[in-house]
Order: sequence, then structure tokens, then C-alpha cells
Amino acid sequence: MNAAETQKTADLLKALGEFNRLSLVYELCRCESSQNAMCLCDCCSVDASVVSRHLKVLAERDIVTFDKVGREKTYRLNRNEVATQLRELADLIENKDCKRGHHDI
Amino acid sequence: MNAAETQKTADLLKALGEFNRLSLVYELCRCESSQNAMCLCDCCSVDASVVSRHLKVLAERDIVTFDKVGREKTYRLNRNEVATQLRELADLIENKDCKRGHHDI
DNA sequence: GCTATAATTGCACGATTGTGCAACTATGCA
DNA sequence: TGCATAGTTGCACAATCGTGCAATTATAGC
Repeated sequence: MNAAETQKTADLLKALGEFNRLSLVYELCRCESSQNAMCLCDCCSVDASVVSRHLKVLAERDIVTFDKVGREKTYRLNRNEVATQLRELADLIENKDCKRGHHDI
Repeated sequence: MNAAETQKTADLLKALGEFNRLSLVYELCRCESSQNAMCLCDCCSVDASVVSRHLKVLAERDIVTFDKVGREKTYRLNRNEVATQLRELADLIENKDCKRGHHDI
């Protein structure tokens, strides 16, 4: 595990590891369709500017994607990508793919 | 998803989402046996006091467990617990268990 | 007892972060 | 053209965080 990969994984986890950002992710998780930022504001009781900044962080880490439609931005969760990265980390931690096939625990 | 659960998940992710702490986790991941703190110091080039504090954070989140043997503390990764929590989050994000069984994407 | 080693803690400091407010940009609509 | 709405940005500020150093505690071995 090189430093760049470690940093990348840490960045993903850090982006998800903040209460309001994780709340936004959960909110998007509940939605079948894309949601605009104003709608997402309702799920966490902070200023719209704060939501805007959190969504920017999530987008920078490719956790969410957005489409600009007129003056609205609609966000959706990159379900597969995020889930895959979390599972890869889970597998690594459970030692599924490192070390000479030796079981521990 | 209530606030307390969200906070708990965020805390786990935040604990893992820092470069040196994640490096410690990877280091423990590579080890079959428990490792003492001094040994773990080698994997990230920071002061021993810093490693001590990071290990404390990881222990508080139940990411690692330690045994005290003499004057040494030996740490091991709680592989199953951490992996399970990450997979649960991955499943939630992929919408495996919320919403009326409707597939999206 | 004394000394060496493992680990923690107190202190200080700079950097980052989350936040609200106000101002701003950009777009839609009448 | 003018106004309303969606979203962003600049600014300030408090809080948190990561860090190193020095001092401290605790234990092993002599």
C-alpha cells in the first residue's frame, strides 16, 4: 500500500466522516432520483452555503455527481463506486488478499 | 438513520480517514500477530507520542484492541468488526436494504 | 536500590475545518 | 428589463486536529 493510495483512501473516508456530509449521503441514498441542493438543505439544519461547500467536497472525492439543469444542480450518489471502495477496504482489513493465505483470528 | 447512528458511523470513518492512522491500520493489517507501539512507530515517520495518540483514537473507536504485557502494549486490528461496519455502509449506499426493493442505476 | 526502555501526558503552536452571514453570480420568468 | 430564486464565494471566527518536544509514569533487568 503506497502513500498515494493510502492518502486517497484516507481522503474518501475523511469526506464521509463528517456528520453533515454523511447525512447528505444518507439523504441521497434514500432518493431514487437526483436531488437539487436546496432540497438537500432540508436534511441538515445548516446554512445553504454550508451545504454547498459540503456537496463540493463530496463531488471532489467523486462520492456524488451532479448535473446542472438551468439554475439548479441536481446531485446523485455514486453508489457503485463508493460501495466498491468501501468493500475493497473491508476486504483488505479482513486480510482477504494480503499475506500468504494464512488465516488469523 | 438516526442522528446517533450517523454520528457513530462518521466517527469511525473520521478515525480511519487520517493518513497516519490509516497507515497504522494497514501496518496492523499486514501483521499476523499483535504489534507493540514502538514497532508500529516505524511505519509512519512521526514522534512516538503521536503514534501513541493515534492508537488511542483507534482504540476508542474499537478499531484496534490492545493487551498490556509488562511495559509493552501490543495492538491488533479488530478485523471482523471494522470490515463488517464498512460493508454495512457499502450495502446501505448501494441501496440493498432501504427503499421498496426498487433497483436504480 | 539504579538505570534503561515503553508508553503517556502537558504544553505550545500552526494548520485545517465547519460554520454563518453578507455579497455576489447566474439563470428563469413575467 | 426587472425581479425572484438557486447556488457560490469572501470574510471572519471559534473549535478541532496533528504535531514535536520535554517531562513523566511504569515496568524490566541489573
